[in-house]
Amino acid sequence: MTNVSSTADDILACARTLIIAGGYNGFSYADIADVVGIRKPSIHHHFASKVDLVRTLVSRYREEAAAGLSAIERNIPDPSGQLKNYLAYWEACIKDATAPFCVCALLASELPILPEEVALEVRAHFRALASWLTSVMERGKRQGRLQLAGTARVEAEGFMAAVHGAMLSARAYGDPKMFGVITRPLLERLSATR
Amino acid sequence: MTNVSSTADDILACARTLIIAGGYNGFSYADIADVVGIRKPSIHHHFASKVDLVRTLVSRYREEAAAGLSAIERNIPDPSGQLKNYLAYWEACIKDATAPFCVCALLASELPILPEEVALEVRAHFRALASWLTSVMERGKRQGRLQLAGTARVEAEGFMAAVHGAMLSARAYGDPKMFGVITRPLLERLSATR
DNA sequence: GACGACCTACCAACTGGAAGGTAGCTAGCT
DNA sequence: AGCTAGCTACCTTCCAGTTGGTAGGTCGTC
Repeated sequence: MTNVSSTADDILACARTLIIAGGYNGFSYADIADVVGIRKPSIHHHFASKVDLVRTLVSRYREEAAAGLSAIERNIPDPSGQLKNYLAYWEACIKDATAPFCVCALLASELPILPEEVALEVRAHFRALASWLTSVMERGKRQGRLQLAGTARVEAEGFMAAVHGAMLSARAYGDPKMFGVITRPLLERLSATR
Repeated sequence: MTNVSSTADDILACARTLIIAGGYNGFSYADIADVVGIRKPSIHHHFASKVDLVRTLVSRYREEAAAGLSAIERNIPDPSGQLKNYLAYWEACIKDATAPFCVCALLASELPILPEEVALEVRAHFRALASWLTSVMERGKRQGRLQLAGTARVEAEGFMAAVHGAMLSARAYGDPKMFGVITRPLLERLSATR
């Protein structure tokens, strides 16, 4: 499988980094062109419009996320361990600063001004992530390995919100450790053996 | 106390609404001019630059927040009630859609591309809010009216992150109720009488 | 007559994007 | 083997509209 055209991927990767830094309006074609080493209008050869670029970017991000979650699902049997692994993934991302924020979380914050096509993808990510977390919570409850205070759904939404908030705080404080400080208690509470 | 010049305030209020919708790069002078009913360059009469406008906007927002928190401090003795009131405030804001997001939370998400002067104000807000929440947690613990799992500081940071995440989820789902769904369990856990 | 509040008329730089051209590769036909 | 057609990947040139911002003028009020 030879990587025939890496340019389109380069553009997507670059755009992702820029979006993570400043959202949809935080970057321009010129920014991408500079980094990728291509002329600005050439980007249109790979992506018809900015909306198109960001939509496929988010769509691909969602695919990767889904793949990551099913990898967790495959490799880790324990629901508590799955949550732990999910948090560890983000903790690593934030620590090495490669992608210190969830693309969809950032875009969600500016949802009101997002092109509808992009907004749809972003909302879909939230539903998918919450759905996976809910299933993990449910399984954990059934197996008696997770201690839920409320319903699996509410617990999952709370977990997701806390993770997003933790990303934000880590960024605001400029301190990657803050993510762990905030998220570790989540696990402790859920996997408490009483 | 006659409101001598309301235009500057109108500009600030309008800019605040626009920032809440889409962040620093989500609005332009033209947008403000349209809403306020003024010509675009006239904004410069009130605010030397966009950075200046947003900086004073955030600064004023922080003042209002501080005033709000000390009002809570004044009127509500119970730490648990104080947290409840804080959440109720945001729940109302999100429900009536006047200001369904914290200005500083939104700006924090795009911190890397924010002008330094604005970034400083945003970081200061996070420190101030976390500091207040920490003091509430501490008092609640001392009085035996709040049940903390960890230190007051960690509990406060977790609370703040959850609130920000809840705002994000409410926005992503397009469902104001989600804020309450996520934040109510926070209070229940903290004020549990065991 | 000074000043605040606002205006019109500009500006350079940048925005995403359209148009059309070119170099190189490949497939199919003769 | 040679020719042609069509493809991808990029280029240059150009565009209308928008960005934040400047310069200088007008008008009403104290």
